[in-house]
Amino acid sequence: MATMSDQTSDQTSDDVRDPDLVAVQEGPEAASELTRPAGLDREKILQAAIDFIDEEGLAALTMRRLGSSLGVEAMALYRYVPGREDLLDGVVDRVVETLWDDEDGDDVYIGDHSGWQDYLVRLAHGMRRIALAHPAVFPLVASRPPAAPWVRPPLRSLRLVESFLGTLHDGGFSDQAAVAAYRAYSSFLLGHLLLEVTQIGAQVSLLDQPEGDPQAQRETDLAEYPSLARAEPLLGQDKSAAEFEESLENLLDRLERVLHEAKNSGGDVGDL
Amino acid sequence: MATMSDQTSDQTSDDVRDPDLVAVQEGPEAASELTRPAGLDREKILQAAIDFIDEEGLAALTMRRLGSSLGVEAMALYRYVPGREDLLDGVVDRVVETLWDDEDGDDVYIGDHSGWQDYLVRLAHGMRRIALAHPAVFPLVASRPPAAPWVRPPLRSLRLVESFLGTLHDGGFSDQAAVAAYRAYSSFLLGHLLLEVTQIGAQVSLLDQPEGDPQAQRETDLAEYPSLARAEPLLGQDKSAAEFEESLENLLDRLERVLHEAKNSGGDVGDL
DNA sequence: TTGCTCCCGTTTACGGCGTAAACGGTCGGG
DNA sequence: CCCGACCGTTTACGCCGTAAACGGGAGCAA
Repeated sequence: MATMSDQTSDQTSDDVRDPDLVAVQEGPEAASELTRPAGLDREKILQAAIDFIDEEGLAALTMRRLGSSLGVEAMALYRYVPGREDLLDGVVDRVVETLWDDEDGDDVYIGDHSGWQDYLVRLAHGMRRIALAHPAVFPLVASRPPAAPWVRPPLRSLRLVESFLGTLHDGGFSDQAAVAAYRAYSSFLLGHLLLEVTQIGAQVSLLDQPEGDPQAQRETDLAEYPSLARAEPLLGQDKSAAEFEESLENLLDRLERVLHEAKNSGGDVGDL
Repeated sequence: MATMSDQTSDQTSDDVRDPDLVAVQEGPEAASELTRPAGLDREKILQAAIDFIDEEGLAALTMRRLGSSLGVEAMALYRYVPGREDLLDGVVDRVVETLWDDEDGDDVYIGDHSGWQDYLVRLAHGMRRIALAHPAVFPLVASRPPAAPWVRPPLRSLRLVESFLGTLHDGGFSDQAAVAAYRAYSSFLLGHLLLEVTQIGAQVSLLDQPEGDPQAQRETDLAEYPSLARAEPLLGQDKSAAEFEESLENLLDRLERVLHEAKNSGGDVGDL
C-alpha cells in the first residue's frame, strides 16, 4: 500500500554552488536557479512545504523529502527553521497571510471594506479561497494549537481577530455582541470549510483506488439503509458553494437581528 | 515555544514480567486483570488507546507505548489490529459507537425519540457529550478520512446517517431537504465541537507551561490591538454550552421554516 | 504419558524518521 | 594571503512502524 519510493537524491551533488552571487556576477553562471531555487531562506522553505503538501499530502511531508524537493539535505533546513513543528506553524501562518493578497483585484481585500456585513462576506470568501486553493493544508490551519486559547481557527492571527472585532465595533456591536459574533462566525467557517476540503480529499483518494468493483460493493452496502440508498444520488452532488452562501447569509441575518434588537431595546441582549 | 518534551520512556523497563501466571489457578483466570487485563483482544486494545490518548495526547500514542500500557510488547498488538492507521480508525468507531449507550438513562438514546427536532437535539447533545468526554480524541473523529465522501464528520457511520435521513423523512422532509439539513447540521456540529475541544486543549497546554511571565507578555502583545485588548476578558469567558444551544436552536428554526414553506407552497424549496 | 499443533506474545531486524553535533568548503574583508 | 563567518553535508543516535522468525504453554490425540 503506497510504499514510499526511496527517492535517492541524485544529480544534486555537482550543481553550481555559490547561489547568492548569481545575479551579481552574471558572468560565470546565471541559470542555476532553474535546477535549484538559488539558495535557501525561510520563505522559500515554507513555500516548498506548502507545494509539497498540496501535491503529496500532509502525511508524506518529512524533513528529508522536503529537503530533497529543494535539492538539499534535510539538515540544511534547520538553519532556517527550528524544527518540524515550527515549520508546520510557519506553513499555517504563510497560508493565512495570503488573505491580504489583493490578487484578484477586489475579491477579498479585507482591509478595504464598506460596512461590517461586507467585511464578513469578504473574509468568508477569502478564507474559502484559501481552503480550496490548499485543501491538504487547510486541516492544518484548523487543527494546529492556536497562539492563545481564544484564537479560534480558521481565524488564526491576532491581526485578523483585531480587525474582526474592530469592524464589528465600528458597526455598532457591543463588545459582548462582537465577541459572540466572532465565535458564531468562526464556528460556521471552520465547519463548512473543513467539511468541504474533507470531501475534496475523499474524492481524490477514491480516484486512485479503483478497488475491485466499487459499484457492486456500494449497492450491497446500502441494501439495509433504505433512506440512505434513496438519498445517495443527492448526497453525491456538490452544492458546497451555494450552501456556503446560504449559511453565511443566514448568519449575517441573525447577527443583524441581534444588533437591531440591542439598539432598539437597549437591553442586555449581547449574547447572540 | 511549546516544544514537545522528549519523553524518554522511563520506569517501564523493569516492571513485573510474566503477569499472566500471577493468579493462574484459583479458577482458570479471575484476579489477574488487576495487573493486566488478562489477555488481549481488539476491544481491550481500542479502549486502551482511547484512554492513552485522553491522558497523554494523540501525538504520544505509539505502538510501543500503547503496548507497554497494556503490559505487552508492541508486536503483540498486531495480532488483533492490522496496523496503526486501522487502530486509529477503530478508536474513532468505538468512540462514536458510545452514542447509543443509554448511560444517562434518557439523555441521548437517539434510537428512541419523538419527532425530528427531538432527534436532532438528542443527537447534538450526544455528540457533544462524546467530544467533551474525549477532547483529545475528537479531532481524530473530525479528521480521519470517512468511509464514503458524503459521510460528513462527526456523523461518521452509515447507520447514523441512515437514522438521520430516515427521521427527517418521517418528519415530512423531502429527500433534498433532508440532505440539505444533513449538511447544514454536520457543519454546525463539527465547527462547534471542534472549536470547543480545541479551546479545552489549548487551556490545558497553557497550564503546564508557566513560561516566564505570561501576564506581561500578553499585555505587550495586545498593546497594538485595541479592540482585542478591550474584548480580552470577554474572550476568556467560556460560554460554549449556551452558544451551542443557541446555534442549535437557530438551526432547528431554520429547518422548520424551510419545511413549512415547502409544505405550504409546494414549491421547489428543498435547497435550504 | 508422549508428542503434535495451534495460539499468542517476544525477539530480532530493517528502513525511515527528527534532529544534535561535528565537519568542510567557499566566500568577503582584514 | 589568511581568517573567520556562513551554510550545506556527514555522521550518529534513539524512536518509530512493522515483517519475520522464534518459543513456550495449552489442548488434544494416541
